[in-house]
Amino acid sequence: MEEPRKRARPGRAPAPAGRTSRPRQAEVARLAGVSQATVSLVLGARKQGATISEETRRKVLDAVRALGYVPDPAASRLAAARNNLLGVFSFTSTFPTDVQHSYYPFLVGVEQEAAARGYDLVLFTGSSTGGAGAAGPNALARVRLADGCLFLGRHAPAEELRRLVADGFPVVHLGRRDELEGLAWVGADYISASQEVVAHLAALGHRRIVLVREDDEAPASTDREHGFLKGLEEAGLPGGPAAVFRSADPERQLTAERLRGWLDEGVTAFVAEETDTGDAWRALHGAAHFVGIDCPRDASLALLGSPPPDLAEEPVPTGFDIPRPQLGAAAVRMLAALVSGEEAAEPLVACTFRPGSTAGPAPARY
Amino acid sequence: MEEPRKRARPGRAPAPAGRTSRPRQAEVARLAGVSQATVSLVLGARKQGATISEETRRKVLDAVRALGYVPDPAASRLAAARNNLLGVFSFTSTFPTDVQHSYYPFLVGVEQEAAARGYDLVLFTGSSTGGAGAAGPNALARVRLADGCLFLGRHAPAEELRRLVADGFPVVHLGRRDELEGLAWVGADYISASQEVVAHLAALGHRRIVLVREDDEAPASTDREHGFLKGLEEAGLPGGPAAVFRSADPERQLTAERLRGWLDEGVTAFVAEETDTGDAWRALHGAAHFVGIDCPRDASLALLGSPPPDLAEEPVPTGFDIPRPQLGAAAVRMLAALVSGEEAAEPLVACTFRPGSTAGPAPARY
DNA sequence: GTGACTCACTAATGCGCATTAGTAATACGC
DNA sequence: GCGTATTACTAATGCGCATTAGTGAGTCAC
Repeated sequence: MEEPRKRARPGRAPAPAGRTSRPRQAEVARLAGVSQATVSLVLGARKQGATISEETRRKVLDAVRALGYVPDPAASRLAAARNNLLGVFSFTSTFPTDVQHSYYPFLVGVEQEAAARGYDLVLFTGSSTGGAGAAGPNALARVRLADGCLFLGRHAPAEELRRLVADGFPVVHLGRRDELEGLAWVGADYISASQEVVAHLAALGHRRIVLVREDDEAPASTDREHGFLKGLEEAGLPGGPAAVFRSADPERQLTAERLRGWLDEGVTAFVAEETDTGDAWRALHGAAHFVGIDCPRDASLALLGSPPPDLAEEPVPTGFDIPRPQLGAAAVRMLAALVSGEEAAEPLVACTFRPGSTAGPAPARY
Repeated sequence: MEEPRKRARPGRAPAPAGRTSRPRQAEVARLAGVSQATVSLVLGARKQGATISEETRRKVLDAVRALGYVPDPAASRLAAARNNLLGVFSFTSTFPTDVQHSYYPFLVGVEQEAAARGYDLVLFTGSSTGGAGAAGPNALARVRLADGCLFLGRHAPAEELRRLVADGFPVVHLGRRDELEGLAWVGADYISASQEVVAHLAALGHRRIVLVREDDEAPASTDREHGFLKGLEEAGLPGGPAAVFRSADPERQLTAERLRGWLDEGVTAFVAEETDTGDAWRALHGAAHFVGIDCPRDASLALLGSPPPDLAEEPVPTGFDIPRPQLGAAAVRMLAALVSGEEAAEPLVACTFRPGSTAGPAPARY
């Protein structure tokens, strides 16, 4: 009969010498004369479960102080099956050289809210730079290392996102994204905000209002139009296709003649949507200036969003501001809710009305 | 004889139902028809040790892709390996509302370099916001989750940093920090840059140059003075205490009279250090303007750094720029070196000379 | 005084991974 | 044909902590 060979102990190599290892819970336990589990219980401070006598607690805490014990976060997280990490993934560099186009305003809110909830953030880099985790079909695989992940920008590939969602991985998209079944998102409430701007104009006596928008189908655009029309309807003003102008290259441009035509037809207020480029507002603003309109005496202008940086110095446009930090915070709240399995939070964030100085009472009818 | 009671299995509760947990190496192994150890070996890609057949490797990698496996950073870290995560810790909010004071320019470089090297970044939040990882004596414990950590800002508490360093945890401080034995740091080479500015002025024929600085002992200040004096010496110009003016509230201010006095003594060029507030440059600039100096005809000015934002529109000051993104990148390089145990990288980053328009040939002697 | 209960604590276990001794299978040398 | 390498893998182990079933001592009720 063969005797089983004695096996040596495989596994960990001894800790590299020279490196002072920090004290473990076991050492604390030894010094305090209790078990490691007791140390964990004392430090964990769980609301329910085992009770610890005051004396034992003090002995343990004394030992902790005496040894300068610091918990190993890797071990805690491994044992607790969470790591308190929220991912942030963007397909352009998170910190672009051109600050103008960055996600900075969002990140302000993301950081604050994450901190308030005790999460740290993992920034997944190399999405654009071709670094380690460059493109490839599994570019998004890495995000699973966090408890959940926030996606910035509209370029997140649907297929991969769907995959994450299907696996039950908590994902939140910053910006509305309806086409992807089950994808959580947070976005600004453009509908209500646009409606409010129209209501403001209506209250100032304007009876004919035109929306100038670009010719795309982004949710951000259609929402604004939706809210605009809703605002007209609620004020009892004429809506319909005539109230909306979709500029399209090159035939349908917002020219000075067109603007004059509207004025002749009795239009007294114009609303432009905000776009990446700010072109709608720029065109409207430019045409009004060209025609010689004294704004807001002759006619009122409003902008559904913020002006492009180069027009920021002009008189502040009446309209609304997109609360980007709050959006970031709301995204984190939703993600945190998903991670902890709570009910999903509110996806819509209200925009704040900006009085501005480009809207005034409607000119007297003659 | 008492039979030992059969113990139930304590330990982990079963994973919460409903939520599909991420795949583990064990699942990958099952799908690939190999052992968990083999999966680890394939993924670990350690240079030495076991060899893996090409076929097995492919099977494993296929399974990894199929399941979307991603290693758990806490587990890798606990098992004494790396997790490809670099920490970034700042004691003020990383994304402050006031963009002016942010670390943004550094982060640009940090992100790029980290991406290029295949690291993701963990932003440790809550240092200022009083969130989960708020102050307390162990605010820094969390950073141990990452392979190493970058510290921004001068407020990192020495005691805790010392502790991390003593434990052999890779730490890099952005900004010179000599007082802490063994702390790695990267910083701008103010000495060489300041010296270069003086050399430039000397080459323009200036023979008497005065440095205006504030009265503190920050390394950034003393380095500039050091470089300034070195530059004078190298050009064979008079140095000594007379060449340096330390403004101090409220007695010693840079007044117009004082400036006139220097001019009368034959000083033709003035150099200010950059400070947080930009006060040195503002005072120098203001006094020169008040006295009616036509710069650079009557006298030359130079700034050891960048002007404060409110003076950015003025004629560009001759001086140097602090390459913040490069500093961030250098910090990451150093941290990566520490993490992988390589030789430490270069701690000093060169500043770039900025010709500007406030320095010209010395006025003719009369 | 015996069961039921509470209290305070400990033993045992596993989280997911990296590591290494061991092993089976095949190739090689002479 | 038998020892020795080499190759390709697996079993076993532990990292430091959180968790929970279990244990023993004490308290209480009837």
